[in-house]
Amino acid sequence: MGPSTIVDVAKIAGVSPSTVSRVIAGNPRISAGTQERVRAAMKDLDYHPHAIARSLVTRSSRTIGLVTSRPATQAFANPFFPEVLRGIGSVLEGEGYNLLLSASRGEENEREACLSLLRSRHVDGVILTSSRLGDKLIEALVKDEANVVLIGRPAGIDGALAHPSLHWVNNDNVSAAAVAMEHLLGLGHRRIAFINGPQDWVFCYDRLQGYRTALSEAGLDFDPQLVRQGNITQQDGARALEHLLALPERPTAILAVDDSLALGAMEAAHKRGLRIPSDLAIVGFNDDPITAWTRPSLTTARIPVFDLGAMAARMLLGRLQGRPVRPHQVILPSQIVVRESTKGI
Amino acid sequence: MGPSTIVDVAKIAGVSPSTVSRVIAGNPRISAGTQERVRAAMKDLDYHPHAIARSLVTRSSRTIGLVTSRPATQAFANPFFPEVLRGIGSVLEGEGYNLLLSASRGEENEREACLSLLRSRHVDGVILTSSRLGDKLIEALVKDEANVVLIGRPAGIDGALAHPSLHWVNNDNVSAAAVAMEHLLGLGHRRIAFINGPQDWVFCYDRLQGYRTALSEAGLDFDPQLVRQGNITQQDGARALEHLLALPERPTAILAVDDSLALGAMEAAHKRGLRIPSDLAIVGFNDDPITAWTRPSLTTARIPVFDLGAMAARMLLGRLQGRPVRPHQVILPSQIVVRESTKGI
DNA sequence: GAAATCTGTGCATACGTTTGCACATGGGAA
DNA sequence: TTCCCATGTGCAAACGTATGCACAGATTTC
Repeated sequence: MGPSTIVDVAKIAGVSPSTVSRVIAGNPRISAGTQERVRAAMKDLDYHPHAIARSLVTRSSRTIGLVTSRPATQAFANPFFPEVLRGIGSVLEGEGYNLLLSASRGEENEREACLSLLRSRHVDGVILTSSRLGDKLIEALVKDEANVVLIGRPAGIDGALAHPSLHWVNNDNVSAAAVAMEHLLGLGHRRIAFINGPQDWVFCYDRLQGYRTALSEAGLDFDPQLVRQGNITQQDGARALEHLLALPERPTAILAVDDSLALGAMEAAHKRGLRIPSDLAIVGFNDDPITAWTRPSLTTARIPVFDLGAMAARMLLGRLQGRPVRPHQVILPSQIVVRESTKGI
Repeated sequence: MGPSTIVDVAKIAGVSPSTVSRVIAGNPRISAGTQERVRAAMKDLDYHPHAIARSLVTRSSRTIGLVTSRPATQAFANPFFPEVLRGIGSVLEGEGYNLLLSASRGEENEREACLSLLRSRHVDGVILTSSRLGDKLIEALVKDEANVVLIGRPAGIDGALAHPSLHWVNNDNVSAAAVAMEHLLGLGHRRIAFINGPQDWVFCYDRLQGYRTALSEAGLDFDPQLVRQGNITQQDGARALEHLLALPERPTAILAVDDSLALGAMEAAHKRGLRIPSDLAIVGFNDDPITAWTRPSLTTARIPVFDLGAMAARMLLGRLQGRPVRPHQVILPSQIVVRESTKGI
């Protein structure tokens, strides 16, 4: 006959269901004696409140969703996502909120899944990780006035900052890339290639901007041949490097938009017999734990991934609990970590 | 006035709520004309079924929980958990199930959170990652006849296999450790140390058994001095190595229960000026992506982590959907990956 | 031509809570 | 005494959906 309900408890304790509910809620108007009897009955029956039923009436599931840009199966192969998840978790602990991962495949599905998660009231709010230029999903979310915090920033199809009402937390991608470039320029490099991810990812777009900014500030021309693009995998990093080495005028340094691209490039360079950093300097992005262990170790822009997650969670929770969230747009600073792949041993 | 409900749709379409419900469910008894009108009304109102309300009556949330042994904030620092999550996700995609991560802190809380997740009917079932000797949580779950699949195996306080009714999927820890030992023994090592994790983790217990088995089969004595124990962190791996090097008779090889311990040990050995593998051979466990990148690269026992997750998810889903799950206890094989930390370059 | 079956829909009820309102009791102030 | 307020509890109505049962009309079966 299934688990016991609040009615069963009420019967045993000789009170009404409402009273039991109030005991659970800690309502101070319940007398000490009644409280005791109710608690005893709950223990007797091994009663546990039915979260779903409760959600139905309170209109809150105390659950937030995490939506990854790529299907979770792919996403979690990159250490970025576990790390952002850790950040979120650190805030959710103790707040009594749980985290829901929507499992769906394909890009379009992912979009649909996110909206459905919200509209079906399965979750109270959503943390979105990264976005595309002119992202339709974000447009829909803003229109719905959904409880969303974006990790990244919303951008129009032209790259311009968009949707001023949206809550988001980002790192300083443009200047991080510029700082990485200044590091390479300071080492005397003049021919620096850029290995990019999918061009419509906003963070890729921004890092490319930083690359170009630094070039022009150094009085160097932008050479489209020096920019290669692929998916964010080691394979594509290696592939990009092959192309770059085939150029009549080889680059002497590489800035990659993600560590996995940089690692792939580094391995390919090794295979070609190039010495790093003397023949080729390499810089990555994200400070993947691997980068500290490679030989040579990899110089990389350290993004505060954990903090991005934590901040996003704090902002979302604040919003859900009706607290004013100010500012509702935050930029966290990155920091370049110089290692052997640019400065030698 | 909030989002629209099934009643609103019914009104617009000129039918009863039940009919709308049946259209959504794809009930074949609804005439084509009615279906069309209902669908139009749903589109008009931008109607989305309320998942919570639905769950209340169907008694299923179509959500499964993932419970990590340590608080998620810690757990996800080890690549094992993202990988098991990927495996789970790969099965859940397309099945329409979502994954809930309970965020709670502390060990005792974790236990409570898991039970509460199930008893509050927040989730339909749970995947549990790793267990302890004589685990109380597992005892409680078995007693509740909860829908649970354990990644690992249930063990009594004495290490014996327990709870024959429990569903679980494990890898062959004992023999994996034995194989790793045979590899080292085959290379001529006779004094082999074992860096262990917390002794009451079942997988640590099992790997230690494999170590001892291999020793005795090789006719070697077990020397308790050669076994060090700590938490599963690089720090504790380094610490363990320091102790081992301080022994009057140093080990010539190390088997560590997890790659992070092995990495810590390797780094500490480097600092001491030891050459690997000539002065000291090292073997780890799990095939963490880092291990392929270190210099020297790390020999390690590759556990099919992704498959463990996928299999656990398949078993749990099968059980939830009333399909017979046979066998309900599975062991997946590991495989040693030989790299430079044992065989040189 | 009557009976049986099929097709399409509505009525009620149930799922397990929370919560606004009402009400009974008791004590203190006027 | 009368009125008012504080205290403690119950009633009943939501929350939004699914589904067994009933039933009307159309179609088939013998």
